[in-house]
Amino acid sequence: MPLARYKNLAAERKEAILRAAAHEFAEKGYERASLNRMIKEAGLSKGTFYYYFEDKADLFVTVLRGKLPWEVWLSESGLLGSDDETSFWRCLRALDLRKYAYLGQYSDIARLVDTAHDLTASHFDNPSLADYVAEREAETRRVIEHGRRVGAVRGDLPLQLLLNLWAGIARSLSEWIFKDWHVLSQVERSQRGDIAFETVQRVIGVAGQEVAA
Amino acid sequence: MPLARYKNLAAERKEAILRAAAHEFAEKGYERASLNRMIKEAGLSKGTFYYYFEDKADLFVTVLRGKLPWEVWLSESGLLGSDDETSFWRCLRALDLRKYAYLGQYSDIARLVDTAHDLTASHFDNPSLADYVAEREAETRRVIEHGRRVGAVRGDLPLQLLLNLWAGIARSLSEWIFKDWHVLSQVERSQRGDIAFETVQRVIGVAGQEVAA
DNA sequence: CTAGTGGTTAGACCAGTGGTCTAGGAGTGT
DNA sequence: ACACTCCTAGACCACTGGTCTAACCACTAG
Repeated sequence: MPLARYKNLAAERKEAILRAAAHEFAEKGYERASLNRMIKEAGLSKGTFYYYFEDKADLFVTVLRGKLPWEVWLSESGLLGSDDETSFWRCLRALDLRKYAYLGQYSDIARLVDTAHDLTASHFDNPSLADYVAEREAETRRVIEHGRRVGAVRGDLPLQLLLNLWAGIARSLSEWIFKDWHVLSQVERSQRGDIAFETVQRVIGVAGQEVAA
Repeated sequence: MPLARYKNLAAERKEAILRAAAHEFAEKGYERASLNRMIKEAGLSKGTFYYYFEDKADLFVTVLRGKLPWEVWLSESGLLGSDDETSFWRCLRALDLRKYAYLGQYSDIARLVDTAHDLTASHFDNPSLADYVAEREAETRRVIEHGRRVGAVRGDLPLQLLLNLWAGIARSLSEWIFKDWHVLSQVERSQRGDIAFETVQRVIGVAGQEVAA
């Protein structure tokens, strides 16, 4: 999180730096994004930037939290309140659809999702990044555990593996789905969404369990 | 590839730089690995390094090709010569086992696999990296196409998606498998291998196709 | 023996990186 | 007038990957 004073930063400057950062991070990925370019683009000086932000990573997660509000989407999907297999998958599907609708709307942000996914794998020591990754992982863990409780998610694989797998296929799927997204018809988009959802079900769901057994 | 003169570089210096690079890349990942540290560790000067290598990326792929000879493993597995579903999966399994045996032996290199996997996702403009990624992708594509020909790999999903998925789960699985690998018993290791293999089958194989339909 | 040649080496140097630090401006209270 | 706090700008730092030049070494030709 940014320093406490961040809330006092003039709204227009906030917007300027977040916009510049989102653009740069989406385009170049975390490592290759240049902080100097971002603050120059936003019209901030080094001193000003570091007066409000902890470091580059802090800016990054601030952008992610602002542009990709997973937590909100999850809680509003009702997924964790679902009480049987059918409603679990229905809520998960709704969550997916909302995500696609949002990212379709702000398609320049779609690449931010890939950039965010890259984090999981990297071996980072930065506290901001570590926190963010841990939060997302905890979120996914809650979903999986709930899915098991209602009998939707398979119980024969180690939790840690399911976590890795879900993260991995989510990443693969989002890379595939948003490829040339802006030139796709509405039908094509929803077809891709269907395929992605079925893939998740096949890997995570109890149906796969039965096949394997 | 390194410059042509690379073959003239004294064997001990070759070994020194490759060893240092493998270590650094495995530990820090591509971006955060320091070329300066590597050449210092290996006892080379800047000038000498750039006399033999194109750039940092060139060193990286040289290390990968040396330490992770996918191409050799693939060709020696007989996978592309298999002529029915059963033998396809048997060869693929053998390929997996060989990989685990190798990486179990040189466990310091196991993290190199993750580092290599990270490449696929990143948006790189470097020719060496682009070449390497393209080669690996072509390899996987050949495997998938052959798998379809012999009726092992599902035909209802776009090839590009299968490619992404395979890469994604391979990455997730290898992260999971090699976690604390060195303290695992032989039985645990082979159990993990079984699970990983079944997961690949479930996602890529025609069995999954039947379930989905 | 000298001069030149081509392969090789070391390291100064370059623009750029993320991050620190200090000097001072602007506003307010006393 | 002074001090105090909030804020800002940019010089500066150690480091990054990469370039370039001067010299060294073994060799051959004259």
